Amino acid sequence: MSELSKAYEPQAVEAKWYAAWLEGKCFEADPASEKPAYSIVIPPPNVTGILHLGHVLNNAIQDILARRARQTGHEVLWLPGTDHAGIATQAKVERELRENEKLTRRDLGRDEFLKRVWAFKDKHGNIIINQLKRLGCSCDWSRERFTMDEAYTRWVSHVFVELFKKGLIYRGKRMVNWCPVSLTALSDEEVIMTPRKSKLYFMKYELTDAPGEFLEISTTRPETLMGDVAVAVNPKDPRYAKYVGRTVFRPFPHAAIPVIADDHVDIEFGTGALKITPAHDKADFEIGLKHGLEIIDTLTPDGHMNCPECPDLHGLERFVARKKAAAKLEEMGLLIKVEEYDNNVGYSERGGVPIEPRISMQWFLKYPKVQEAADAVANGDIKFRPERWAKTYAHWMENLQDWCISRQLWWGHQIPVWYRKDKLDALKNAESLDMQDFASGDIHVGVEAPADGDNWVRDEDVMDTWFSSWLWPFATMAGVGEETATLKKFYPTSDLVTGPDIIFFWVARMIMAGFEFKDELPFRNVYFTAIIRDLKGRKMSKSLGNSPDPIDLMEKYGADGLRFGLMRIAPVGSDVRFDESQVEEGRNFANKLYNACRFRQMAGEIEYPESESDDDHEVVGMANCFHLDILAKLDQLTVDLDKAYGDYRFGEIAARLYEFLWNEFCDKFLEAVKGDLRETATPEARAVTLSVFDTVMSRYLQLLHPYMPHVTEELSQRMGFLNEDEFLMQADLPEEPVLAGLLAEDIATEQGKAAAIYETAGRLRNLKAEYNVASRRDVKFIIKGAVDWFDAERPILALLTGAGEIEVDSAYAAPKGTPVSLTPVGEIYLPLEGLIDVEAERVRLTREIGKLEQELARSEAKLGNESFVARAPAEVVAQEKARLEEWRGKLKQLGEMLSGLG
RNA sequence: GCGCGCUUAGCUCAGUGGUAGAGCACAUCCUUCACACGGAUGGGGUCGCAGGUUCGAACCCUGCAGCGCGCACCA
Repeated sequence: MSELSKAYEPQAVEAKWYAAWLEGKCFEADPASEKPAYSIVIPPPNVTGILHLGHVLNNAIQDILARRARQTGHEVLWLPGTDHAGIATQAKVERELRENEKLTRRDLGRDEFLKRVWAFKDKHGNIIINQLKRLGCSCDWSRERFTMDEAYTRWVSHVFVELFKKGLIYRGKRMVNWCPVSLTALSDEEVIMTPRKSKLYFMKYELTDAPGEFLEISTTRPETLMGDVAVAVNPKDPRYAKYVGRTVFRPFPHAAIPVIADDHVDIEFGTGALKITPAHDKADFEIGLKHGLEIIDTLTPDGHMNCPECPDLHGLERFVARKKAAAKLEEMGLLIKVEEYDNNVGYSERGGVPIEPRISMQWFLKYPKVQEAADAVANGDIKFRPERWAKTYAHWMENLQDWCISRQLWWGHQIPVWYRKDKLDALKNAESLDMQDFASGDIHVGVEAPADGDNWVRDEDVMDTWFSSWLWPFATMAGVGEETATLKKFYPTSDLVTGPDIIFFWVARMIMAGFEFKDELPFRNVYFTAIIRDLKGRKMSKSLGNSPDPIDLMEKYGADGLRFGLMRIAPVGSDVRFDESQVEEGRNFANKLYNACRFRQMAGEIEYPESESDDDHEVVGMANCFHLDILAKLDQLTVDLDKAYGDYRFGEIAARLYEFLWNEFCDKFLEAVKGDLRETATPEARAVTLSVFDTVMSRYLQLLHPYMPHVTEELSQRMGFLNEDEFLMQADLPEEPVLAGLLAEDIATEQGKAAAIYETAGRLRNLKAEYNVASRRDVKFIIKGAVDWFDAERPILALLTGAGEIEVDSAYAAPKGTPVSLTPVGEIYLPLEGLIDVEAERVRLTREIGKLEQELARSEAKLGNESFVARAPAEVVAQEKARLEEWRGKLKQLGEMLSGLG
């Protein structure tokens, strides 16, 4: 054992042990193991992403689960990896290209561009992985996966082909969410509804058959006016019944368009007349279909006006065009008014701009195994924690729309569909393609390219990133059609830990994929983490600058400190507000632990007076009430943690670990037994105390290890708690309670004594503080009417209270005004020349009596209530009675003391 | 609009029927030989509001308010 510095310095220690664990292959899962399996697959972070606090919380929880599972005798696989994150990654590379070389991806061409993305991935791809390592994550890095690995890509293609063969995947021209920045379609889940202050424009269209008569219409999007093909009113609306079937003039380009009736129109909203633009609104599109209306697309993919008939608007950006269109209406005298209006606008999750409903050719998936997936959660085969998310899940599962899986990107898994070159134009422009088209031999759908490749052109689109992520739990363990030992042993996985924000994106889809492709649920428990917000309750984001860099926090407080601090405040249910002071607490806690061990180390080796044995039970035979108390509390902690882990109550576990070490072990136990380590103590006392310390600490370090892996490993090693070449992280938790051989009754008696002494110490310190002698160590207390076992504990009580001596004197006649306290072990006086102050003591006693009387009155009232006595459980009544008696006795004593003052 | 959640000490949060809790912050004292990233003591809350159930409610029920989050085609 080497010298320990005064304060714990985590940085070097953490790096050292992480390297040692890797070296020792501690994280590698052995499929051949006899042990029961425990597995988690990591929610793969974006390959080029960087760690944020959400990742820290999420991965700390997974690491805790993994480490705990190892300790409880499981063979653990925590499978790590990264996600190619199509849009996000491609956008980063495109931005770099634009800024550095003033080039677009089209300037480079697909192959060259993809080379760049791979290069970018190679350069940045390890950042987040290294950050996870810094955090202490015990992932099996030998099994690290990437969603665009060759084998994984094969899975994605295979799944596409299979679903296609089942008729679940189809291609068609549909209204989709279009991102004008990323220039791709998006799924409904990638659209974020955001409240916006916008304007509602009221305008009027002239009736073609009645010049001078107008139909008033309201819209938020006057720039789409050129795409209008009708005006709709509600058939039940009496105001407009006379217009239905007639035509009005669309102002520009000037044309007559019909007035139609449709239930969809809300009579109450605006003027109650709705302009119909099938090309640029989902609802209008539906109405257009119903009424057989023309579709006029007036926008380019990147959100500019495409309407050569209106040269003054043509080519304008859509929001510029909106103002221009409104101005134009005003010029024409057709704009009635503009109102401020709050509405929700769909934003592109990645592009950050309003999405554009757009008709385009896309691939869609009808979700498979919906019923099985919904049932699995409803019937508890898959358990959500907190449970309420199951409802959100169920609701989504009931309202599934087909999933738009194609993306007009280059970075991703390309759709495994080829078209015959000579038929390409016809196939590409078809409104939709049905099975007949595919049966024609002009189209090839397969994992492999057609043999005569030169005659074919592959579909240019790639798949939604989530179309690869949903295969993650099994595609990471085995290739297509492969039965690896890993898959056999570790699939289905045990727990999934993720944020509730991706319950639809990922969790729900994985469940469906699990049933579809493996005939089994992919995991048994899903733990939804809290979302970390700043102190003002805002979401952490780069643009707000309110997101602390976890690496900085780890530099400052250590990975263990960060983990512990975060876990302590991470509630089960809702969001968590991040406060750096919590992390500071985590560091302080590590330091406290470290110093407790330092204290032990300074005491040196145990020299057993009689035998060489260091058997726990032999030691227990010599133990006093403080030893037994802490050992019993350790056993209790062990039991409590077991239960809390079963309920995934991570915050409670952290709180219990904290409280045990700080309050029970350091503040009480260590202070009580300090005397045993002094020169004056007997060798027996010293041996038993050191032995109990070691027993408790070695076990405690193990219990704490999942939360603070580095410092616990360090201390266990340094303190010599482990055998040679053994790691704490690999040691099984002992199954036997420390006090297994003792009677519960005896333990309770001893614990009662310890509790009485601790409480007494508190009262005496209080007394000292009240009389401003808190720091004096030479004061003498005199105890009167001590309980029979008290004498043996005298020196310890003196130690705990910082008193010179505690004298037992049953005949003590206190001078008037001597400060006194009623304690569980007797009446204790603090006689000190300057302190004897009758008035002060009268005030103090009166105050105490006042408090007591209040309690007493409440208790008497309660027991005086017949209904309470008759209906409350017997033990509650008995408890209340006991309390009443105790207070009465005390009150009487205090009363006597007060009257004794004269 | 529908659904879900939250509201407890200045702050962050525990607390699912029996005398309101922790950590931080605050005040006073202590650099005493594990730790000032520390020790001791103390002040501070009619548990969002209003009803109801109960012998008894922070906790169960109803309504209301405020905040947050989902879902939804109100242009």
